[in-house]
Amino acid sequence: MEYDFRTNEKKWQNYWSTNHTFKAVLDKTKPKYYVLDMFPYPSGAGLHVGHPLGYIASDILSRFKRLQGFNVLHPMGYDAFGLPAEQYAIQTGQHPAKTTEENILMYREQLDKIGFSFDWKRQVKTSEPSYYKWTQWIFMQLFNSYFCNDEQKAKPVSGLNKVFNNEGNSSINAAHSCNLSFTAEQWKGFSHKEQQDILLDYRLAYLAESVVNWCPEMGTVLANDEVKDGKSERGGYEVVQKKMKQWSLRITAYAQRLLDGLENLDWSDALKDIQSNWIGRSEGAQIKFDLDGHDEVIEVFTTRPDTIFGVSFMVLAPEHELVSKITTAGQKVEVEKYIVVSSHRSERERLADVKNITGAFTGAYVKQPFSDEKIPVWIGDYVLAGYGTGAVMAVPSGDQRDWDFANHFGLAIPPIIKGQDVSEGAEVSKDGEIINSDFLNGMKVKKAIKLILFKVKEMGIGEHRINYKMRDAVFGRQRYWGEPIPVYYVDGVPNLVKEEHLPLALPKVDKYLPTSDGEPPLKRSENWNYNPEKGIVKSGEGYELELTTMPGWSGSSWYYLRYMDADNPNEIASKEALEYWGPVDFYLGGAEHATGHLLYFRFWTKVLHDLDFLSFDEPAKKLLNQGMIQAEDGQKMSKRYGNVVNPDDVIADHGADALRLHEMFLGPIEMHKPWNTQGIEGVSKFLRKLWRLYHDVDGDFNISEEPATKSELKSLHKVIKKFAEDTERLSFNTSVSAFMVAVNELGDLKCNKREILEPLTIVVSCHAPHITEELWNKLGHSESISKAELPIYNEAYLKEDTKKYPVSFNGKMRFMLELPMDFNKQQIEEAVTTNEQSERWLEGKTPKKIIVVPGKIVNIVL
RNA sequence: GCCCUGGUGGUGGAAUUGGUAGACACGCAGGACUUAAAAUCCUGUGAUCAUUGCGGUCGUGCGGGUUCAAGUCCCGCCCGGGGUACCA
Repeated sequence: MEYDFRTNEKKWQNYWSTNHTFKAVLDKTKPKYYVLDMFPYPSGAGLHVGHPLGYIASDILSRFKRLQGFNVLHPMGYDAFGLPAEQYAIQTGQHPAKTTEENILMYREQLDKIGFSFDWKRQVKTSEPSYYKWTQWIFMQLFNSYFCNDEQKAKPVSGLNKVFNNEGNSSINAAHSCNLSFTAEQWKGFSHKEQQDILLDYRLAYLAESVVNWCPEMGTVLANDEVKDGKSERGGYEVVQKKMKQWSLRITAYAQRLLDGLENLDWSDALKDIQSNWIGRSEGAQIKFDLDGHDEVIEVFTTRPDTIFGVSFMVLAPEHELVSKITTAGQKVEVEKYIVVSSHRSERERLADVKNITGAFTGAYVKQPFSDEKIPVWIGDYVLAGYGTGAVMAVPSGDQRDWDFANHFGLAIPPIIKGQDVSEGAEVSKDGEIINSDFLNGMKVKKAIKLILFKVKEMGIGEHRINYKMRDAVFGRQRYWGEPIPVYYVDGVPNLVKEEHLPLALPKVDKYLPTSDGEPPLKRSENWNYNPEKGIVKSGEGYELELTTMPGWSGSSWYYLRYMDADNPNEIASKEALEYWGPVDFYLGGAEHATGHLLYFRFWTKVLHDLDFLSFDEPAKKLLNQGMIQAEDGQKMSKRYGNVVNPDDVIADHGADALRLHEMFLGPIEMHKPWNTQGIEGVSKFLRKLWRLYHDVDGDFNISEEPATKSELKSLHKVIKKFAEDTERLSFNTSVSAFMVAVNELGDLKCNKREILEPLTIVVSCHAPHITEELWNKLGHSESISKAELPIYNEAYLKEDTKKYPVSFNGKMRFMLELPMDFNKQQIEEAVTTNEQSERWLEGKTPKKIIVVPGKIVNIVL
């Protein structure tokens, strides 16, 4: 009987499911291992062969860890809130929950066919009220916390209130967006609303007027990571800058910790680089320049304070608050005209138009603090209002953008680096020697920066400063299909909904569109007011509830915690479960989430850690990015190009084990690689050959109890060793060739011995679980092969008595010579030089040198 | 521009620490079995020169270098993929 994958795979999938074979149970006597996949958004298109690639790899690792005796947590769920379901709802009027549920069922069916060892009892769906209750609860923790810069951690806002009462806000060093400073007396004098507005500016979840990415097509705001090249990442719609009052999360407070934390993570350098570039730390100085004829000062941020003697003008962002104040009457028309023009340029135009240098002179001057020289103040949109102080000290000889600006407007370019040619461009390297700079003359950059920092501090005009490119994350979406934000308003002051009223469930609406006056869809609900005693009440009968919903990345920022204790009605997960299972030992998913999900995921973990809910402060110790599978034509696999390969079809033709093996065999997991339809024949053939080892020519199961020979044991232990090593270093493709080599060798040896085949079955079972369950069962085992123990390789079986040495002359391999393994250098050298094959290559010469690496090579230098 | 990645036969890839480049597959060619096909098995398969056989030369994107020895290390380029971009 040939191997019949169709009935066999179904048989074992049913067995696993009815016996709950992969159910994970908290068991403190066993070491745990948590393998997590990035959960999918269940789209209507279903899975193509690219999607399971990562799931197969993580499944192999999970099974491997089980065989090693770990208690493995390997869950799966759905990132179920999202825009496509909502767009579909707008078009068809169907509730997004309905289409989402349909898609989930389709996904589940596809996933089940591949033979994954998920513990489905722990499944989460982010759009379920029982799940998003806790997403809302985490939002409340964020709302109730502020970030203390001194301790570098989140703390309860209630503590802030006390400090304000006692000493105002001057002594507190916290992350905030409050531009007031006040004394205790003033604080006590503020109204309730004023106090609440100030506290809001300190909260980690805060409401603030800010410039946001507004997408008119989608009718919602987007976070920075959701915008690519001035267009929305999803849909590619135009995005414009707009000032709006929005919920935001103060992730910037965690910038330094998010950066520092990378160091101890076993993530790829590529990914860590993407995150650290996105965080964008830069170290420098903030320096004040006195304005000529005004009380105000212009503050600039610079990473090169040592170039301060090269400053020949200042540039403010057009939106800078001092612009209107300092512009002289004579320049007023020009400046105002420029501001209007630049404000009408969209982000996109600005990006596309980098070469075009624009700006205007304000007519004002500042004083260079050391030379008292008068320096003209310009405005220009190459200076961004949102970064640093929104103003720069322009050093055209040291910064190319400043140089371009100076060159364009005919401003002075004083040289400050020895030997530089200012007519050519700026000298940006940090190697030069400083000139024309008073007390800094003759110094190198590093030393000069130290000295100038000391000087400006001494003079009270500047200080050391660190800036980050990363911005706070806009958290509200003018959309329906997301978690409601658990906030209601009393006289414009946001209040948290009572915890007992969670989950704050999405209300019914008649349409999923904004209202006619542009309010979000939740405004349409007839039941969207709040009464602190009763909970949700009819619209018009209570306080206004928040109308925006949370962004798509909310549910995914903490889902890994819920898997640890998925049904807990009282907590996000029990302390015990969090303590035992956390953090994730191995996380697998696409690199496209580097600046979105993976940052928020780390951020929420750190907050929950600070608030003592978690003992760890990084969610995933080790992370692997799987590559993309391209279509056979090298393009992206997409419905649009009609080149999608559906795993269901592959499984119908070749079986799930073949699919799994083939996807791994395509190449290293982290690489992009094209799908290859023909190649699957190779792994199918392998599975048939494997089957045949256990069966005689008539197809009857036939196993010998005879002891194994040396060469059989060698084949077996080679593959045991290779599989374990390969899997530890996540090289899933090379294991497959090792399996093939073993099966080919054992086939040649006509080996059907239990002593060999039993361990071999276990070794292959992680990659090909169905066929091996069947063989395992035929070998007489009543338990699943996943409960077996990983065979340990024995060095003794791999030891050779002889070694075939490659013998090289001048580095070129000329012939092989078999010598006893225990020959020492001397003996090897003698054997090689006296060997008759050497004569031809020696040509009578005496070797200059003979290199012998025992067990490896011989090289003779002539 | 800057920061990451990658570049090896016709194809996917292997070579883990500098030590026989091309494992394992696909494809292709030839053969066995068969009335035929499928399945299975065997042989060959980097290029090139030579050929009766032995064999020689070249070869890991390009150009240099280090080394007894380089796909692997160093320097300078080219090309593909990703990230980021007036971030001071």
